[in-house]
Amino acid sequence: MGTTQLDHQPEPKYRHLKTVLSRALDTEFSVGQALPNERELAARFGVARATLRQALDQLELEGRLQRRRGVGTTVAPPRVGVDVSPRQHTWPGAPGDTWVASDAVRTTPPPAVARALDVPAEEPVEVVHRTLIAHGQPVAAEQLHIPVDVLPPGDEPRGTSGAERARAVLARLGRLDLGGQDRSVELGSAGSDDARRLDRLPGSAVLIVTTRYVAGGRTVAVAVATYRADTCRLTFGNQASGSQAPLSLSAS
Amino acid sequence: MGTTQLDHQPEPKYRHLKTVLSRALDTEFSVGQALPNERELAARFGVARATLRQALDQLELEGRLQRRRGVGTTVAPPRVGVDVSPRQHTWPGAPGDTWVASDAVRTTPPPAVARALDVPAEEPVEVVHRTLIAHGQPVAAEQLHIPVDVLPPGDEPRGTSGAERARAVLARLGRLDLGGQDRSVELGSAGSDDARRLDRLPGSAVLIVTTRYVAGGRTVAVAVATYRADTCRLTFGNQASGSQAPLSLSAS
DNA sequence: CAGTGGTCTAGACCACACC
DNA sequence: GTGTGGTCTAGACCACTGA
Repeated sequence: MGTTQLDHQPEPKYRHLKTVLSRALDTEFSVGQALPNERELAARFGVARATLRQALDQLELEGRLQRRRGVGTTVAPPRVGVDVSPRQHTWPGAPGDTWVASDAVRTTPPPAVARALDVPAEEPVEVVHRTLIAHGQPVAAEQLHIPVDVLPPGDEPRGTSGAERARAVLARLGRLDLGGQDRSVELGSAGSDDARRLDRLPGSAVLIVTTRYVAGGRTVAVAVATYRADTCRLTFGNQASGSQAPLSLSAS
Repeated sequence: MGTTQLDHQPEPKYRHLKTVLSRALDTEFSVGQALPNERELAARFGVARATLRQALDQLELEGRLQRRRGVGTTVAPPRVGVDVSPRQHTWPGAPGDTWVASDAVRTTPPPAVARALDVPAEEPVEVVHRTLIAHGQPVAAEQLHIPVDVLPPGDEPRGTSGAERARAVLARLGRLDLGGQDRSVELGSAGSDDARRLDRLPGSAVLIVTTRYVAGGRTVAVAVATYRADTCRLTFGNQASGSQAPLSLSAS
């Protein structure tokens, strides 16, 4: 029977639509190609636009489609692999780090971050904003929270914000002795801030990567990074013992 | 000014609704408590049910709500942290592994898996099905693909499928010398198979963890695991060099 | 059975990108 | 402007759960 279908439960229209569209994307479309508009597609399949959109929503969530208001729907390229492994455990901003720091401000952390840092909610922290660009597109936005009292002193630029100040804060953080770090990944939806930075609508799906940096037995920094779930695949580099290293930079 | 709102763009109703509901969940509801039904909520907020559902959809995606057809909507407990780190790099099925193997069948792999395994599409593979249970709920379903020609010989139970056979396949795999492994995480939506195993509707959001196992310089197995995105937080254990180990089992 | 969330319709208007 | 996707409505019926 091959792909048996003894589940005689009526499959919802949008699910069947999704299957049909998915197959069409594989066989009749190429990356970057535009689809007919939603009204046209809905008419062609004989469904209401809302039903068609339910199918498109899922295909977009799976990274198969890219929709832009005022423009149209196109076939999305394969997801970009983004390395998120704690390779040679370094601080953010260390050489080789491809994130771009854009700002640093002193403020009080959100409760969840204060809890992760194990500091009182009123304790001021430095928040460094960074962005990760891949293939010319922003793929992730990060806020790095550091309690002010753990930061070693260092050169302080004038002003209370700005990219220059952000780099100065990272430089000070880098003077600490990094003991370890751990990460977690979960699904979320972009807040309006992150949405703007990621060039997406608020509420779009993101992968939230929370990193805890430990030094001297204490959590000294917490990074909350939101990755575009539609365009990103998070990769965790080879934890191998004796396998070949695929990269050329190795002589540390 | 506090939380400044100089973006005088009209916020969509569903987004405002989401904010209001989110605050209500924090202050007026406790975990497990049931919300009023959707028609009631929509009426109370003076919106169409579809608009309310747009807000509920996002809250569910964020793991704040749990909806069950025929039952109702309840406040979800915090997400379960699930360890996904390659700690002491072991094979699946090794001691300490909490997955439950339910079946193993010999078949031809889907194209994407064949590519990852670097074998021809017709090459038969053993597919071991496993499930991960946490707090009494299934949180992940996995298919582990192993080309038949890399499997060392071993005791073969009668029959062509079943849990017993799955364990036998894992035992044979465990005889290989594990060289390394790498992982990637991306967002997907549950197919009907996974949906059934995870006790969710097809199309619900899942985190797809793909693990490549390497032995003798060759990819010998590929695991594709789908985790319930609503209930799970994937954690990657401490990659520290010299920090305290929080677990008691260490003498290998 | 009654009550819940899930699917679906046929419209309407809005915000945005591009010409 | 025109054309796109995004939001919204007020219904309807279906599938499922549990009493």
